[in-house]
Amino acid sequence: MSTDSHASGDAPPLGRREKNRIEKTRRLVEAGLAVALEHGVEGATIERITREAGIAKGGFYRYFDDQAHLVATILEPLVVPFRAALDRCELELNDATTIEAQVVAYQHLALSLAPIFFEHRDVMRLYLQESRGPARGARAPLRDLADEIRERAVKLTEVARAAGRWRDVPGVVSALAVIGAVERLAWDALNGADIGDPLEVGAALVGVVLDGLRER
Amino acid sequence: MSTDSHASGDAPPLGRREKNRIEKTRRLVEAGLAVALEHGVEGATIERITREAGIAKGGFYRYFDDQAHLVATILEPLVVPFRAALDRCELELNDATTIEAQVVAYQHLALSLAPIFFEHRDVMRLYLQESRGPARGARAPLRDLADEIRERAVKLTEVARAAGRWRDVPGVVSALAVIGAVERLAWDALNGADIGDPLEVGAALVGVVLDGLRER
Amino acid sequence: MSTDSHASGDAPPLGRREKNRIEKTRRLVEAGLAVALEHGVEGATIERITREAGIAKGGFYRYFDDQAHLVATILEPLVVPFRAALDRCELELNDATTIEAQVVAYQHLALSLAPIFFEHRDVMRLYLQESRGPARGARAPLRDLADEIRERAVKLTEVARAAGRWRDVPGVVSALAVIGAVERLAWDALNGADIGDPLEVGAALVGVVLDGLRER
Amino acid sequence: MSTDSHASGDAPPLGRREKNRIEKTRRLVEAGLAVALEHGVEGATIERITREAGIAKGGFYRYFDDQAHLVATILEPLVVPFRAALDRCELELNDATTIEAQVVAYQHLALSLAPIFFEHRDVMRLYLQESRGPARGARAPLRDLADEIRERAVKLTEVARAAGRWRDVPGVVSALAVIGAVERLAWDALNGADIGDPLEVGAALVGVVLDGLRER
DNA sequence: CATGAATGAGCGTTCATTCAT
DNA sequence: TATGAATGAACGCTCATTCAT
Repeated sequence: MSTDSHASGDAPPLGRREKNRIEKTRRLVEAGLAVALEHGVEGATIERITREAGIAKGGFYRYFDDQAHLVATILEPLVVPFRAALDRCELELNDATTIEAQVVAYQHLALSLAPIFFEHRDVMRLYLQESRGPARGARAPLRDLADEIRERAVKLTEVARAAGRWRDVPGVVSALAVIGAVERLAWDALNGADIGDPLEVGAALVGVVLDGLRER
Repeated sequence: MSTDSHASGDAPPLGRREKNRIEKTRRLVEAGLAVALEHGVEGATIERITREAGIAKGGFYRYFDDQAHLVATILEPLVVPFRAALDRCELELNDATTIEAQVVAYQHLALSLAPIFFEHRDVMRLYLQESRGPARGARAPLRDLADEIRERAVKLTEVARAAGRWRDVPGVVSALAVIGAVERLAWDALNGADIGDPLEVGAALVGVVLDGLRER
Repeated sequence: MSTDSHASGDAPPLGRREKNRIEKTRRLVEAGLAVALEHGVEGATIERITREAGIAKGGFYRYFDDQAHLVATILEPLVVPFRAALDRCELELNDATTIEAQVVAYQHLALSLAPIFFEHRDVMRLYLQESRGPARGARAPLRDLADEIRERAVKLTEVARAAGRWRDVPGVVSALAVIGAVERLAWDALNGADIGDPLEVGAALVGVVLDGLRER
Repeated sequence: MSTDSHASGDAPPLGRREKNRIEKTRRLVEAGLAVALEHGVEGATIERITREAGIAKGGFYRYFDDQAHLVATILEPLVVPFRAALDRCELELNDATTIEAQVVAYQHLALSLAPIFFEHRDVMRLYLQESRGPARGARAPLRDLADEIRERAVKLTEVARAAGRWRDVPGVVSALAVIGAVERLAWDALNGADIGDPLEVGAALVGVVLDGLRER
């Protein structure tokens, strides 16, 4: 029917080798995620990961320099969209002149983050599971992500506080409280707790927090 | 020949042996806490712990069956007062007939927990650091504590919701959100973040949360 | 279809294939030499060698059965001229009837060896670097060369002793001493020591040795 | 008959533990030497060494930090007496006012080194075998020793040259030539070559070298 | 009882060699 | 024919646990 190479369209014609490489990488990432969820990042040994992926032990190093690189790759689907969502929210908050506009910005943020959460539940779970462990070895990229989120969130609340009429709560405090609350709910939801429809929970939470924080 | 201790009151007179045992246990607990904070529970090897404690490696097993028992012992100063504080709060909430009385009960809870927090900062830090790691091996007792706290807190909010006029937010949700917020603030505070006077932060938080949750 | 090379003289016309083969072999030999000098023969992995040569890892085995064959090939430019020079010297010594004629024969030997040394400094350096390591694996051909040189040199001194009036020093002893001295000087010179003009050093050495060995 | 502890005399009463430790260390040193001679320092793996020593693999690290430390320990019986002998020779040369006195100093040096050589033949052999390999990892201490010897010997000849009437040969050159000659003879002798009575060889060599180097 | 040496499985990582592509 | 991915046995090193001293 069609030749196998020189596929039509502008996609580069992936050789079998290249396709294989991508496929194996994917398998290692998946296996790494599964094993790290079950045994923790420290317990995710090369041997377990490669066994789970159906690859010889030594083969791991053709795809990743070491475990830290694997973890960084596992996290990738979270990092980029997170940054993008936070960027967008920051811009929107900068433009917001009323408290209502700020609330909308936060709602948009929640709506941007939700799909990431749903599409990468296991990555999210790994992140939540490990984000407080010592930042050594393979966990380092994870802690880096956690630090970045923290800083961005604090900055966000400070932008909001500068422009709106909020209770006199320091930016760090409200940012950390919100992150803590959201992450904990996510954590329990991902571990099987029945917290109801996540979207409704999110909406409720936004309401509670904003009402709580609003100046009175 | 001669009693070694004063043995006043009804405490049994501790023999030299027994005192030695207690002292060594204490040293191992302290060392275990320090090492686990630095290297994580998984990285807290028997060798490091015993070296830090100034005790022979093999001696560890005379005092603890394994690392899990050590961790359980490290957590003890948290477990008992936590339970007591939650018990008291539960009783108080059961007796509360008005929302104001409920608020007072929560404030009492906060006031009970604060000193535990301040007196056992490192234990608290270890708890927060490890409480989401896989419940395998030495981390099991830690996860048990986390689960207990979670369940008690959920129960508490349900008691409150049954009696007061709160927003229509499920008990799990508000409980988890509050735990998450509080733990995150504590975590950052313990790791050197400047979040201001912890007591004021606590008070502000209570205000925000209760206002946010109150029916409108 | 068409001859690819000039094919002048009686050399067979090299096909593109054959030329390619020779060129790649040369590249592997050069790379092997460089890598073995830096990391030692034992540390000269196939991967490093092929990377340095710009050839695929697996390709190595199309040109050499194993590392020992590569090392043997690296040494080749030394082996043949060495044998020739020693042959010539042996013949000359056999014909020499006076001590002076013997001295001349040795001077000729030195003059034959010098250019080999200068033209293949790196091979020489590798030889000196590895010639005492255990004769296992890749080092075997190197040790074979060392043994051959030793035996030929001993034979040479015995020829000389039979015909001339030298001190009563066994042939092995003077042969080994001279080889040892020369090799050590060469080794240090090749490793950057400033021992002066090598040719003058050689001449001085010959003078010293012959004077020292001459009967008195 | 006699009490086991508090041995008489002023030797510290070695406990069984301590004696055991010394004995095991000795066994590892011996095994390390044997294995390194057979397989080279790079081929002297922990597994082979411990198997040879009859010790579990992991036990190695109770006695040595790593292979380099083991090699350094193996070399120790050479290092200290070598330094002492060179020190003595240097002093003696400094005091020598005639060439004859210098010759005597060199003879004393030879006589100091000879017993070291005979008492530690295998260590000597290892030194000669490995002293030109790349100075990486476990071989580093060996190369350090070689460098030290070289420098001391050069210094020695320069002292001699400054005071005596010798041929106009640079100090480095004669020093290296002598080291090279001696080491090569030792090397072959240790590897089974029949070079005659080593002491006579040494004496002959000294004669040859000194006559050869003497000004004429 | 206390000590710390011994064990051996397991860790992350490297490598020569083979072989599908 | 050339490529580089795959394999699995080794490597140096660490560790919980046991046990002779």
